Amino acid sequence: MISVRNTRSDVIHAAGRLFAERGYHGTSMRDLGKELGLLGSSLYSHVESKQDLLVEVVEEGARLFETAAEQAKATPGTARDRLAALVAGHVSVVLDNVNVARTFLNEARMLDAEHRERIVQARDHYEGVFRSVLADGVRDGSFRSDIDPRTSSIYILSVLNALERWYDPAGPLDRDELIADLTTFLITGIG
Amino acid sequence: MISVRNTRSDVIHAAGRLFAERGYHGTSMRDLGKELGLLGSSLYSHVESKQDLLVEVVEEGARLFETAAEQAKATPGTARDRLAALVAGHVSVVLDNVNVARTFLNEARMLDAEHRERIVQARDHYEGVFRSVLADGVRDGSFRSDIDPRTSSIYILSVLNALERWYDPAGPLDRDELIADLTTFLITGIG
DNA sequence: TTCGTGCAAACGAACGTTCGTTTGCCTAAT
DNA sequence: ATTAGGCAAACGAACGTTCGTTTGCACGAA
Repeated sequence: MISVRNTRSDVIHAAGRLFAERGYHGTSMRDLGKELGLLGSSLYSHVESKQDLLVEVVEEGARLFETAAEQAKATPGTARDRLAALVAGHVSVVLDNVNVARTFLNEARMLDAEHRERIVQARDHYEGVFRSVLADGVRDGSFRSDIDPRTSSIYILSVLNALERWYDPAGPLDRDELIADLTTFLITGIG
Repeated sequence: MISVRNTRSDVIHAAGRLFAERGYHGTSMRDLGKELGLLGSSLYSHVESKQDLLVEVVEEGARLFETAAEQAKATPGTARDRLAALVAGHVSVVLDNVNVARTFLNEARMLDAEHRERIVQARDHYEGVFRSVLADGVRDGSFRSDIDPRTSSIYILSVLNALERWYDPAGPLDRDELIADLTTFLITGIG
């Protein structure tokens, strides 16, 4: 028998869903209450404020990406293998946590200054992992020697971060095909 | 002699700026008034509603991208040349109209159902131009024969649409370098 | 076994504020 | 003389949040 009462975690996950769909400012506490079969006011038994909810969701996103990066970084083999692991990890984080990822990517700028700063740093660090793998790959011959790890990492993350906007898990492209297709595109381009 | 009074166009452009910075729901009519040195209520001399402003900005974005696509499509040469023109056109639209482009890309989903539908169609049509150029390029040997124009066009647009999030016109990378770098990446990848 | 205490979850009403919008008047430029 | 742009004041609705209270369950003492 499952409890009919809601937990703090339920509230946070529902918030992630609504923030992802309607945006932070497009979601009211009463909307969120309705989503859980509660009054808006009842949410304050679980969280301190609306901002608190955004912080919780966005920081979970940061944690997920950070963890995935750490694991990929430890992958044995060439830099090309590690890049493939980074891509696969990123895809998995996004597909397994669409709402958290969406909120992390699109709503983090609605955070107040201090929390936003922490997230910007986390994002920079994550991008740094990509950059250093690309630099390794230039050294070990995995990648062309004339690429700039700085801009290339941005391009790669652009493609990965856009997944949330178009990928349909019910569509014809399954996860493994997506990862393979992405990796090929990023390494080989279209030419 | 410049007019001290504000025109409808001033209001729309200021709205684009604020919608781009804070999002549609994060911008109030009073915020927008302050931006123009007016009261929020005074905006209703120029515009019917807040939604009206969003419609105006987003549709301008759609028009800009559509025009750029038409011009690129008419570029003589190979499909590769036409793709290069599409990339250059997209970059120019984004860099010359950051606020409009940002609002178009991030806030269009806040439109009411009918207007959103029109925008979705415009977006599909724009992507269709990329897709058909890619298909041409597979036929004329510009691109690899095993690429899928459907997913490749999405990847390319992912990179282009993300420009707004990171490109700094005051940074070390000027527009022409950016276009060249982008084109190389998209066609050649990093390998 | 019953009772009493404690607590987490939720309610319903209300707080002060902000929202988008409307109205009526004033004024400067046409 | 007309009119478009702007102001001041106000509207009802919705906002995030607080408050006092109620509910249902857990658990140790009697």
